[in-house]
Amino acid sequence: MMNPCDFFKCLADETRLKSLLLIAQANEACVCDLMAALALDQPKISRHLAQLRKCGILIDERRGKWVFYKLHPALPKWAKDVIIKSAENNSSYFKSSLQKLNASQSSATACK
Amino acid sequence: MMNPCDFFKCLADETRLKSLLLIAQANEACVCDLMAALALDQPKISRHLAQLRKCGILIDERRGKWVFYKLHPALPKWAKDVIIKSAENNSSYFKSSLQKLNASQSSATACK
DNA sequence: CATTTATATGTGATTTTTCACATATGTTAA
DNA sequence: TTAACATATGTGAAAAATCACATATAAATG
Repeated sequence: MMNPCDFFKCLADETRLKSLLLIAQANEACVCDLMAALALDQPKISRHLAQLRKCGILIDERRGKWVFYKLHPALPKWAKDVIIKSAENNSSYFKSSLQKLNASQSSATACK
Repeated sequence: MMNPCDFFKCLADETRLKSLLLIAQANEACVCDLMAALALDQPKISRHLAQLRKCGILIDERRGKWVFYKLHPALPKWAKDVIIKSAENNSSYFKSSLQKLNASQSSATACK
């Protein structure tokens, strides 16, 4: 596991943090869901997810055309707790994005 | 309180993070103690502490020539927990600095 | 097998953050 | 009140992070 400073650097960007908080609450999300939820272009989402993957915070899993991201199972408990507690205590920070994510994931055209 | 992204930006720098972890474990520290513990020059320490103060993470208290910093009493519990848990679970990251801080604070020439 | 859809990454430009040095402010003691 | 000590901050330079756009890769579909 990386040192705590590198861990916090990963959380210190709006796109990465919101992606993480969304994934923490939704269990998993694919790139297109996050694009819809955050209203950002595809390369931007992919690049930030790649950074979180390379740091060991997320793992990716391809299912057909889509790539799903979830919290890395080997993430230390304290680090996972930071993400979970941050999500639980800052719902207003990403509430509207979470609504869009839920809409996207439950729509008839959802990735699956 | 700031949004969680700004909070994590405050933790995403080695000088600021180590200062915070040291203060969390020692309850409080003055600038000269942190200079000794981290082996950094005075303006660098002061500037990072100022940033943490302006964000509401630390409060300062002047006592004579010295200025002591401690965690801000109004810091939200989740944010305080992040700092405390990070300290508890990453002792090796700042162990040697903590030893120097303890030595500095308990020395005959300690600030008081 | 050509096309469409989904995702990843190379690269140079831009923005943000950090640094280093000088200097200012505040406190104590001679 | 002058000197010494402790801390804070102004400012331009350097470094790091992020962005935007183009392009590459991978899977499904007709």
